Amino acid sequence: MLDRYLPADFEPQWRARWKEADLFLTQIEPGRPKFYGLDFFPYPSGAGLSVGHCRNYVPTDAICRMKRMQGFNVLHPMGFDAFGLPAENEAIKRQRHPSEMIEEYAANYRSQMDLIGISYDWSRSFKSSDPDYYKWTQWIFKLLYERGLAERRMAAVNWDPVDMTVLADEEVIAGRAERSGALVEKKYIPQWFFRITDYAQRLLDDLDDIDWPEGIKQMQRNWIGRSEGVEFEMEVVIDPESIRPKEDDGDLEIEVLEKPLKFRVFTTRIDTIFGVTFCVLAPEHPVVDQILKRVNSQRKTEIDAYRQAAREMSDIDRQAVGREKSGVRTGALAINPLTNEAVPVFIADYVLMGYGTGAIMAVPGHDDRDFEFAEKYDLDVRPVIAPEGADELPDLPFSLKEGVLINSGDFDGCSVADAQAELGQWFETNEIGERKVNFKLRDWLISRQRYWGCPIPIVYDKEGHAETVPDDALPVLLPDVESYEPSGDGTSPLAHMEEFVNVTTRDGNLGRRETDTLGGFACSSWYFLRFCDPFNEDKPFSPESVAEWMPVDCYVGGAEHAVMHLLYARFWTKVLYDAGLVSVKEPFQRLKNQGQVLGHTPYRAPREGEKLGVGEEGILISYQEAEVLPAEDVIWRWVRMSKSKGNVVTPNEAVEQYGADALRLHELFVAPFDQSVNWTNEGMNGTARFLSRSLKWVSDGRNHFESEWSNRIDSAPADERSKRIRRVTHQLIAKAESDIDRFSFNTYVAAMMTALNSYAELGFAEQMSDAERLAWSEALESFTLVLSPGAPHTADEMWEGLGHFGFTLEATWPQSNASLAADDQITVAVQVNGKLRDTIAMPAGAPKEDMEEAALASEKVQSHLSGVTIRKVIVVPGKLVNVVAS
RNA sequence: GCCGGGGUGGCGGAAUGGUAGACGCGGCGGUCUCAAACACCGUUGGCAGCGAUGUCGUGCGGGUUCGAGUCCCGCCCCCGGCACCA
Repeated sequence: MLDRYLPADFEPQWRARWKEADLFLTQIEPGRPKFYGLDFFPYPSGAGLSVGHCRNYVPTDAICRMKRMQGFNVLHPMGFDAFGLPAENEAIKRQRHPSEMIEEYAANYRSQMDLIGISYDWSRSFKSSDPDYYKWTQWIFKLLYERGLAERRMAAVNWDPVDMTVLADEEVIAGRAERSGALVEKKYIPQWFFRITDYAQRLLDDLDDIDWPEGIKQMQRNWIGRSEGVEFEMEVVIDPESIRPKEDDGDLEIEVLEKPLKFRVFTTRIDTIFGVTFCVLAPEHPVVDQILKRVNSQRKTEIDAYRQAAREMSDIDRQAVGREKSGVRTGALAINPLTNEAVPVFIADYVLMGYGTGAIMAVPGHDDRDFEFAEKYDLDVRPVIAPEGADELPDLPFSLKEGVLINSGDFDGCSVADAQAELGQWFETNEIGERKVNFKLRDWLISRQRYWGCPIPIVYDKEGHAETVPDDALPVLLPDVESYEPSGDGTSPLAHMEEFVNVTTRDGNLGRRETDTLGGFACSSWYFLRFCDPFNEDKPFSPESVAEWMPVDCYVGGAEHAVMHLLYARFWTKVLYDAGLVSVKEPFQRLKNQGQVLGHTPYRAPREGEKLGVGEEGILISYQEAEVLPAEDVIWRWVRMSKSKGNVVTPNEAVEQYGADALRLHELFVAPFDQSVNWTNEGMNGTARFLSRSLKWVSDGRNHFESEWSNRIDSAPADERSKRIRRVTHQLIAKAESDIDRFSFNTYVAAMMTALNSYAELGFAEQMSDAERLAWSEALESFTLVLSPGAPHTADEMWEGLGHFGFTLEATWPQSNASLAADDQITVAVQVNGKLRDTIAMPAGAPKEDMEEAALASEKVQSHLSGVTIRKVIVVPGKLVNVVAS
């Protein structure tokens, strides 16, 4: 065996042998516990993997490898999220067909993953663009449709003018398309939606039962945005000053004018209803159309102008931070149902049509936005809540969730909580309104006007009625065409392909296919289920296979999918659960987000005439340029690795220069798993050195190795050295096991380094007792096995060096024994008044009295006790003695 | 503004309320070498001291405790997310 870490000399051979042996095939043995370890479904980009991507693949691999050695049935699959915009855009850019391009990129990803020894079962792999897979995506679409959860309807949707398709709300960040960065436009076109809002409450509640990072859960809670309140009706009258003169009535029918006008408002603060001094409608609110008919021409002109301006404004302008409030008086008055007070009704764009009822009761005394508006239009501000027991009110506006009501008639002195309960009841009793829960979550817009996606299995008859494609006609194949660029007219390129569009309906008449495709997030919402049963030709998956593997025990990926993929996948799982197809309510029991890997990236200050883009802090330059420029002109920053930034380190380079195991261990060791990393290649020196020392140690020790050690070790009389060796070994096993389980991979690697240092310090004795030889045998074998999840190539090299056949992955994880791991000597810290003054070695388990006696006997302690009186002595068994004196 | 996560040596970081800085990188000194690289050995928080040792030290200010990086209160700063959601 090698006695130095020369990766090129042995790592490729081990990878070949693993492949030869089909080592990573999923094995199911009855009676064993299962472990499903999964990485996020990657889109295989043409740039290939960077060492940044390896930062989730390596830890997942390590934990899966350990679980397999511990006797679990392990499912550790990988596939590719091939459908969707990124793939299609890249294909257009390179003037290629997405299908063959993706094939090539996926193969490259796979070769890179293999290069660093990730133990994926590739036999189960698929791409979301494989007809065998998307057949079942369509099948699940139909299931949603049949359950009333997929529907096509007219809506104001987000149109991305660059990618020429609509986008889901989740894909729009602050008015811009998340991917293209374009300002989204509003379009009123019919689109397919999944009714995820039907599941809002369950998606919220079940977050409590899963082990996810608190931040991600919180983001989902915010996105779902539940709020409790009261929705009630307000009647509208027209202010006499603004009323439309009788003589103008002309063609208007009397009944129309006599029909009572009203609108509904939603509030979470019904307790502040006595503080309502005006109401605000969203400009798009339908009741405004009715008001328009009844007000005079001056009002009408103002309202029309404001509505027009609001319609033309983009979302990003309308929602710009710090924008001044604006609105116009409608001339209508709304009647406060509790006080019968008439307050003016405005339209203003700070009220959104899409949330609640699109109308609010404004309480400027206790709401910042309403206050700002009231200031501008000189409206009354009325405090109705006071802090309990305070003499003076804080400056208005203030928002208090605790306090008592004032200026509120019969409710004066009532607490906020009581008032909310009583008023909610009052509205319900009087049938003016009811308590209601509102969600910010909107339905999931899933149709896309693009070619490279899963076709929607729907056909329209000549009246335009939708029907699903029969199961035996699935999949609806995506036609293979030369030209697939987006049309840009709001239809998919498929709409222009007659042979695709023209079909017959179920009753044999002429029909028309749906030509939009499903957004990529639909395809990735169930792939983890297909991995359980990837070869099934009759079903998306069998209930038994899903019951065997689900839920995913450990799901690893970046935090950027916090509310998209992770919310959609939870939704689909719940629908499939309701349909009785899946045994779990939540797909991902434990979620972990890896930290980002940042590359050292050179920038320079902009020169005269150069402008920085939004959010840019300098002009990106190449490494070559950075070397030429004077050092003071170059600004180095740590920036997420990406091809466009030119700061990528590939695993291929790292393996070439340092070795696959050195890379793997460095990925684990460099920082806590969830923290971002400033990447430097030099860091791999440390892990490569450690691997060299490990190989050297095993190579030296194998002469003493006795393969039958485990049969004899407990009967051989232990001596001092054998006990010390075994203590190191058993402490290592326990530490490694718990560290890997709790995703503390950096301390797992550190523990192996510490153990190796201890072994090296002990050294192999020239004259070795039987007990020592057996202890070393245990140490050599256990160390090798513990190393295996992190550095499998090296571990297998050592394993063979020790005379074993086969692979460490197939060996049994060593069992740690707590009594062998326990120290027999302890170091007692001795403090005087909390300050460390001495340390004393004592036998483990020494009684408190002995510890106190030894502590007080210490010269160093005595020197700090002269002239003072001992007040108290605190003894922590096995740890410390603190002498309190004054 | 709101929500979440963080601030520990030159750097990455470790530490169930109990010896702060494990482990590694880098630095320094040495061995090997004609020399260098590699490797190996030693050393490495600041200040004072030849030294034993003393003293300061986990973002800042308070508090609880025999004892606080860790718990509580009030701030400051950094990162991520949301942002007129009534």
